[in-house]
Amino acid sequence: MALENSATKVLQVVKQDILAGVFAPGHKLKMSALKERYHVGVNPLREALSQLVVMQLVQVQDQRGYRVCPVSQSELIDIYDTRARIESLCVGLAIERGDQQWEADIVAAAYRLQANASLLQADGDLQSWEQLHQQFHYAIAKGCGSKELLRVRLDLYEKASRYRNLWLQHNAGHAAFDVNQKEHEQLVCAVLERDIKAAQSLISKHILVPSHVLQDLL
Amino acid sequence: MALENSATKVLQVVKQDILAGVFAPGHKLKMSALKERYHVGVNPLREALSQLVVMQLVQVQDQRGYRVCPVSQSELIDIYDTRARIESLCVGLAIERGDQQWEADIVAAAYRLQANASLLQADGDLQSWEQLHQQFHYAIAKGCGSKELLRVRLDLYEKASRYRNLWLQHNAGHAAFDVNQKEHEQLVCAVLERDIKAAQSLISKHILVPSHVLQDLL
DNA sequence: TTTAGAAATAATGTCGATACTTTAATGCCA
DNA sequence: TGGCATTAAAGTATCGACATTATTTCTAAA
Repeated sequence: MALENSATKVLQVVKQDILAGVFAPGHKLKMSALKERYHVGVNPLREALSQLVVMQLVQVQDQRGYRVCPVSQSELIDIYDTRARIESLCVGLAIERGDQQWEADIVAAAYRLQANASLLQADGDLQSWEQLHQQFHYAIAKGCGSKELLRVRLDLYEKASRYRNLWLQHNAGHAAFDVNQKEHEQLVCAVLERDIKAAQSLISKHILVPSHVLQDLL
Repeated sequence: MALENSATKVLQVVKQDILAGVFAPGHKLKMSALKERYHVGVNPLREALSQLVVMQLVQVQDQRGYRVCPVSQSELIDIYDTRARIESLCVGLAIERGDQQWEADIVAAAYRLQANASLLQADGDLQSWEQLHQQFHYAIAKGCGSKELLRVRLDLYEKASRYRNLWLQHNAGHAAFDVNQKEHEQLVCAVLERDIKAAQSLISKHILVPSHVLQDLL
């Protein structure tokens, strides 16, 4: 069961490579090179790249192949701005609808994040920390109970990944992460107290921090 | 310039056929049948279907091909609910940010919609009316100025199409459309007066009307 | 430098080989 | 005979190889 076809497998790994910056923004994705790298034929590759086009991570020019979507400051701002609003929406609905299990999951995720703060040191595994970070925020958002909203949220999270990785690297072993941790504590408090306005304000600001930092960098 | 490849062309038409209900929800999409219908080979077809999977209009089961995504009452409710919230977000931002050109475009789109109300009669072209209807609401929403938010909005609009078509057919030549027209007038007033709360409340209710009607039908 | 033509490179689509799934048929046993 | 498992056959999906067509690069003359 669950035998994945080549296209499905290669989609995951190409996507990761693009999000991780293995292929730079604007980079031409030649079939011959991709065939070599992933050891698959052109057909599964074309299927995977077609899907990445829909996800807006890859551009296609007819008869001229595929290339990684470029990044830009205006897109950075737009994505983070939209994420802040969508996440606010999720948090607001989650506070209205969340049950005790939801609360417990948030506390558990917050604990795991806190307990692994050492990952943020200069030589730490930032990607592992980011995974815990994402799981923490997802624990809050999933209380909204809307599959569609959570899908939109995930799309935007992934689209932001290329920019977020720049921020993570820039902040490695930096004091900015201390502030980040404090924001999480405040957010958990506001959420558990069911203070919608406060929680929305906090999450919105929290999401926009990397955007502000990166705007100065780009 | 603009030479489209087969996959790009076939994507549009398969998508339309699914949204229009030519292929029923759950219908198995066999390669042999699709090859025949659209006169293309399996590879362009697989590329197009892969993209429809990302758009969540088609499901893929490994080694078992593709089928049209099923519909359900819970998905209907979720999509319309999320649309109402996203559209509220767009309208709120648009009222904050819209300029005079934006206002003029809204008035123009409203006029066109009003002037073609006859399309709503029992023997009218409902799809043409729906196009004007969509253009009217887009004229309002685009004032939000966020490409990402407008993309999310469009995704949800398209995902709702299969359900919306049921509603359109059900209401053909019906009095429900009169109410609909009134709602548009009220919305334009609220928007031009820059009354965010009122406009958001109106648009939210307006979007949810088909959802309520269809819930009784399904 | 510019430009026309030719060669090389690359993208696209068709076809056929292989592997998997589904259906039909057969045989087994109560 | 009826129910059920096993096996054979038909129908599909998937993928890689090759042929075709388009683009890009190179070359050489003006």
